[in-house]
Amino acid sequence: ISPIPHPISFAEEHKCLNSELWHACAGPLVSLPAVGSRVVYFPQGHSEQVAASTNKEIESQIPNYPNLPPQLICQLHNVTMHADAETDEVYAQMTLQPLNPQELKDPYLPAELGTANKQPTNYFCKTLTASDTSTHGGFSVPRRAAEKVFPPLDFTMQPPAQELFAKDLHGNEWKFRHIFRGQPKRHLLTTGWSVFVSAKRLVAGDSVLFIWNDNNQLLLGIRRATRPQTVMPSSVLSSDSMHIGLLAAAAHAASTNSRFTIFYNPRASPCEFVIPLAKYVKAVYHTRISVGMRFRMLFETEESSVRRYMGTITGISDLDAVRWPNSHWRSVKVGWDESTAGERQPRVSLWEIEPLTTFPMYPTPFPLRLKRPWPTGLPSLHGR
Amino acid sequence: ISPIPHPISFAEEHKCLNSELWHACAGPLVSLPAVGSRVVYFPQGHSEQVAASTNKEIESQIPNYPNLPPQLICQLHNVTMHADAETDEVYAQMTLQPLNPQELKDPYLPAELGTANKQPTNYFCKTLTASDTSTHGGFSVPRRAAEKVFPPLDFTMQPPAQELFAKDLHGNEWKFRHIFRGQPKRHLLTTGWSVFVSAKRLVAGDSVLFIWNDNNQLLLGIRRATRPQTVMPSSVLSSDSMHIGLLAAAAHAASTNSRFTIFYNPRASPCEFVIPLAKYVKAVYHTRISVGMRFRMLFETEESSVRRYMGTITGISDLDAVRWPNSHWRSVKVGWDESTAGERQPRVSLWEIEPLTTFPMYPTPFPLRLKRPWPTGLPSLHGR
DNA sequence: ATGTCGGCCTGTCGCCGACAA
DNA sequence: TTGTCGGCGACAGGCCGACAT
Repeated sequence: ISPIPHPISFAEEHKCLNSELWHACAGPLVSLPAVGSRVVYFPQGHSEQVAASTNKEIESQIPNYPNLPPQLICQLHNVTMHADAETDEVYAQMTLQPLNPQELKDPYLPAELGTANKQPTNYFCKTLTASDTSTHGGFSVPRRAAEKVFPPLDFTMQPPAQELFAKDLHGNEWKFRHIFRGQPKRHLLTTGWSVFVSAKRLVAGDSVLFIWNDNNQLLLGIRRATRPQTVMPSSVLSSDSMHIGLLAAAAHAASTNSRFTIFYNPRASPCEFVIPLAKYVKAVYHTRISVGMRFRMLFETEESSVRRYMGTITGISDLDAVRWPNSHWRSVKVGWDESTAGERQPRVSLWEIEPLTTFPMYPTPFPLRLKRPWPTGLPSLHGR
Repeated sequence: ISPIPHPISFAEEHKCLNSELWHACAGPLVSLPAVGSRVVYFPQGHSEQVAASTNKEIESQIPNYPNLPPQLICQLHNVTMHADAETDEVYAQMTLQPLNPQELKDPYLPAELGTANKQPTNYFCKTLTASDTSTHGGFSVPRRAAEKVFPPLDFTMQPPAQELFAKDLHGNEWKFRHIFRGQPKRHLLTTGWSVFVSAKRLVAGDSVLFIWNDNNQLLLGIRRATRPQTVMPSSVLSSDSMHIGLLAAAAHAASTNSRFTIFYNPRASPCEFVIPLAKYVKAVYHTRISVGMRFRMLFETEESSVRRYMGTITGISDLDAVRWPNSHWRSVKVGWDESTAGERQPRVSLWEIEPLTTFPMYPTPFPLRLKRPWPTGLPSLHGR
């Protein structure tokens, strides 16, 4: 009776999500630090995510937390991947524990640099057209994509066709009729497609992605187009209280060295605010930058791949000198080479960019292993 | 192309909701304190609402806020009524300002007792049947309801029919064909009804309510059945941080006597946690209760009206003696007369109940005006 | 008085190749 | 190679009174 049809099966609660699919939906630039490693947590960046999610600027009503430093070095105890039940939006839950001064002295392991997010190899991602989402027809599968990730059709049949079963992030299975027909011949998903489109409420501009994994399973994810004004205010807690909550939770955890929990929404947050400690140390203490220096930075393309944009450093200063002095968060002011630069942020963090030195870097066998632990005590900009 | 049809018109952002409709959707027992009046805010009750909304128990990880008393006497600066854009769930936003000791000495006005929530007179509320929500047909309008709240039909037509336009909480207008036909004759809503059902995602068990207001407008609201497990965890902020946020926001406001903002969800919260000061004072300081005493208490029926249930006081103690000592929040343990008592809470607050004295109360012209302001300083249970 | 059903009509869904970009 | 369209068949949506509760 419900207008939204039910998929074939339901995953049990708290089931671990498929990691490949989660990363594919999150995008090629998103990586999660390894469990057990040490990370740097930026309350300021977390605050930006909450502001983006609640669609509200940060008010000056927020009390100060003098004991909360702008960056908190933590042990990452737990990372779990999730997807919103309503929207399939991917997010991660992390349990962090601030380290005490004694623990800060421990040398860290090279593995803590974090493993790169390996995107699955056998997958494709297509942005839906008006025809794909209309009720008038099915889904047109790009030829190379179908040949690469779908099981081969039996071409002795006329027309060649098969049934595909694909699992989404929640473990629900969807059934599609895959047929190769038309003049000229093309791959199509027909029966079952419209049910999926209406259940997920997909519209033209959204993307779907199919993965053929090593277990010969077909996985199915969605990535919604970034629609303006898509977020709405929560009716649970005021955005002010949310801001206070994240700051107070971090401050309390920092003062007692106890664990706290945060959510990271890769596609809602402007930036990662939990980064591997080694990445931070390398960028802040082992990289020389100056105004006028050229750099490169990775961005995600519309087709879910990456490309580099180039720019010039135009300044180095605190983003919020009053509330977060000596933070390294987005401390680098930049200008972009291309005229479409309006969409790229004017401030970035050190660890996001790749400075171009006039002396070419020769690759070495162990380029990232540091000789000794970084200096104890809180890092500060004055150290440079 | 969207599976969800658009209603005829959209209300502009931030438009003031229709108060009658909001109260009708909220239910007969929900009343909002008057703007400008003084109220008592219970962080403990607010906490219960957040726990209910995030579907998570309160953890012991939450830090203590020693400067946050269990009840905060505040000036109510602003109240706005809202409805969730996705679910039409009604909620209210309140701006509160804790009063300083000087302000606490001011005598209060009798009007601060709060005005009773006057439910609209010309309205009806019907719980939807399987037939009402099925795609097979329309909506069967109870005869008395149609005759009372719908404009009269022209019975010279065969069959008598008209078009109805009704506005929902967001100001969107919905169009229905209202017809009187069948054997035996009955009132039906046909064309337009299924669009409404699917747009609002109504299922059997949910209720719709129609109001014919003084401006001869037809208003239309919904009240969803209380489905278990309907709330889902937010992916914005951890529930722990939300709890900390509400407490820290209240504590900060209390220490600086500054304004703060809260949301009250009448249908999600177990109980009102912002109540008129006069109501609180009357219940706590001018009502004698003891163990064994009989009392009555109002509850909402399934048909959106009220009835009284009776019970006996079985104990008086703090609900959480560690975290909230000397709070009056749900300090009364009760037993209910009827065997269906499993659905009614075993603890209530003083101001929710109506103790039955053996000496009948004679009504007086000014029964609620106090002779003098209540004692300064924080109230405590020891005063009784 | 009103919930559910069978009958029946009709509008939309959805599968097909044509055609063009 | 693939997005959109006209054609058209099938089926669910939806209006009707019958009938039972």
